[in-house]
Amino acid sequence: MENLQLQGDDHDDEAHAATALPDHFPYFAVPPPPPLAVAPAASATSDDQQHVPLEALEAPPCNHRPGSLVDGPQLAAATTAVPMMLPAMTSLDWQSLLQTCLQVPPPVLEQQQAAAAADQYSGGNDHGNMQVAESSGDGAGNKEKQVMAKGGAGRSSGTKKKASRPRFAFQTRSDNDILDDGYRWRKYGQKAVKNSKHPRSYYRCTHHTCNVKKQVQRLAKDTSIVVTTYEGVHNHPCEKLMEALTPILKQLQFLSQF
DNA sequence: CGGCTTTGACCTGCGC
DNA sequence: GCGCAGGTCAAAGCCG
Repeated sequence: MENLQLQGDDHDDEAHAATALPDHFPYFAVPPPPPLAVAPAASATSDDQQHVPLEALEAPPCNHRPGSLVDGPQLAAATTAVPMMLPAMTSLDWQSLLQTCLQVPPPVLEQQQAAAAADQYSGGNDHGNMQVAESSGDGAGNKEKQVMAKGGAGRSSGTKKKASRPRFAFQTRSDNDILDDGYRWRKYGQKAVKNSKHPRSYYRCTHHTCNVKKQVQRLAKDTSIVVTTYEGVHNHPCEKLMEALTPILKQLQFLSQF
């Protein structure tokens, strides 16, 4: 995986926050304040996820120390998409990582956390090879629909607007459409996108209590770039990461006895 | 057989 | 009101 980015926009479809991240995942670096490298969404159409100019993708890697972890609101956001790459780290880093992985944010706090994250880090920078931003809409074409319980008619036909949820978009330069973020996803739809040869795929987290969704689409302008948009926050730990951490956790527990 | 993908149909919101 | 585009559903099929 290379040139990974996170992006998004806020309720007004305005580029709101961008956070450069280091090469090392799952580290989420606290960004310096340089200007946001997210393009205005004025031209948002069906291709509504192309908010980040391609120049940003070519930006040099950020030079933050890998240990500077995001905490608080961004931590919850970060847990929605942590690729399974475990760099070498100190014991202090382990504590932070465990905190990140084990955190299960209360659903009622999701929006506040995301909003706080967007506020705190609005501005972002273009020095990283990855960007992050919070979003609750994906442009003019976005409709936040409430998923209604199916009645006798069978098909959902809710008319209320679904409560907006935090959205985070990754841009990944990769041949592979699906980036392994450690969670299990079930595809539930695919749509052809206007002005794009590549369809948009819709996925839901397979965890029974989790309502997180993600969309995967290739950029029309640069088909080597995959845009993955996450909607919502996982309410369960990352399975793969927990799997990898379990033996280490046991070891830490054992050592802590002394 | 269970879980997942595919795919056409359906529904909603928005712009004209 | 109509057409378009995006998002979701659910039946059918595939696969391990």
